Amino acid sequence: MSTTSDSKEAGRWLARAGLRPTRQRTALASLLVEGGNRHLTAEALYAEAQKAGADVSLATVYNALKAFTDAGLLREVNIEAGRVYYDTRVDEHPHFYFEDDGSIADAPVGSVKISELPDVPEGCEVATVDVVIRLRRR
Amino acid sequence: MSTTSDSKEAGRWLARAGLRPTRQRTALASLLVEGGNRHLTAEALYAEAQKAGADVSLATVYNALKAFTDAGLLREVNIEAGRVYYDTRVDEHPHFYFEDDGSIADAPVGSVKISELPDVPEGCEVATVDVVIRLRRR
DNA sequence: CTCAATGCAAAGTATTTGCAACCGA
DNA sequence: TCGGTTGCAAATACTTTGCATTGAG
Repeated sequence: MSTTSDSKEAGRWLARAGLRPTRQRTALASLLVEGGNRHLTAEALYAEAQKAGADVSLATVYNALKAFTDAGLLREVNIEAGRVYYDTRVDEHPHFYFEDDGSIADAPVGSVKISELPDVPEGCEVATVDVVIRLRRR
Repeated sequence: MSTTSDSKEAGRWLARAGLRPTRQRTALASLLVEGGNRHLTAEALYAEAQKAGADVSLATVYNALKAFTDAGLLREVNIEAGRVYYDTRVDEHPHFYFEDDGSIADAPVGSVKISELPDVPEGCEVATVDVVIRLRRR
């Protein structure tokens, strides 16, 4: 359910990034900030919004997720072809990917230590280092 | 150019995986084994095949790449949403991803050392650990 | 008021699939 | 011959875009 405090928190979340708190964005932001760390697709968030009674179009979900990401509120996770996950955690951290059902989870922070980074090509700098631990059922 | 030795090598490459060496597969395999380590998309391989005069349909390129991957001759690399790269190197190694042009390169082997792997969830085992170093122009 | 944000539908991109024709063993 | 492969086109899945309308500041 969407409580007043959720809306307020969502409002702050949007304000922090200088995004205009429209009704749709606030509704989506509420869904994202409640429920802790999440990894969801545009389709999944759209479905949640519908279930929550928010009147938001799929295109707006895509647009909003992109705006949130550009503003640094979310992080894109590219693991599977043809499906973008958005992570409510924006710090650099490894992910588990379950090959069986295609779901994603955070791996424990600091559980992967990268001890040596390679020399990067001339004129480049490291933006991020993405680590995906692909798991299969034993 | 496609030489006789390329075709022979391609034939062995296919035979190693028990794949029937059809004209199309041999042509594609030749393009893949010559030229060393490569990272290409289905579209890119299709374009190369056309340029080389091989009569192969796009669907067949997709089918062949999938068959090669299932047979362990190639490795899928998922970095960008909506675009699958196939790597002719099948061992586990990190990749550079150039955000500017969307291209991929191998990072030096052993350049990334993972010193601690997290405890994986109950009943699961690690299939692979994918490391992508995203680079941007400085 | 004004311009950013939205909704809808249409377009775009990447990939898969159904099925008849084909060809390698 | 026989069943795995192929080609084509249509289908699918996901995401983006164009444009008129709406609404937040």
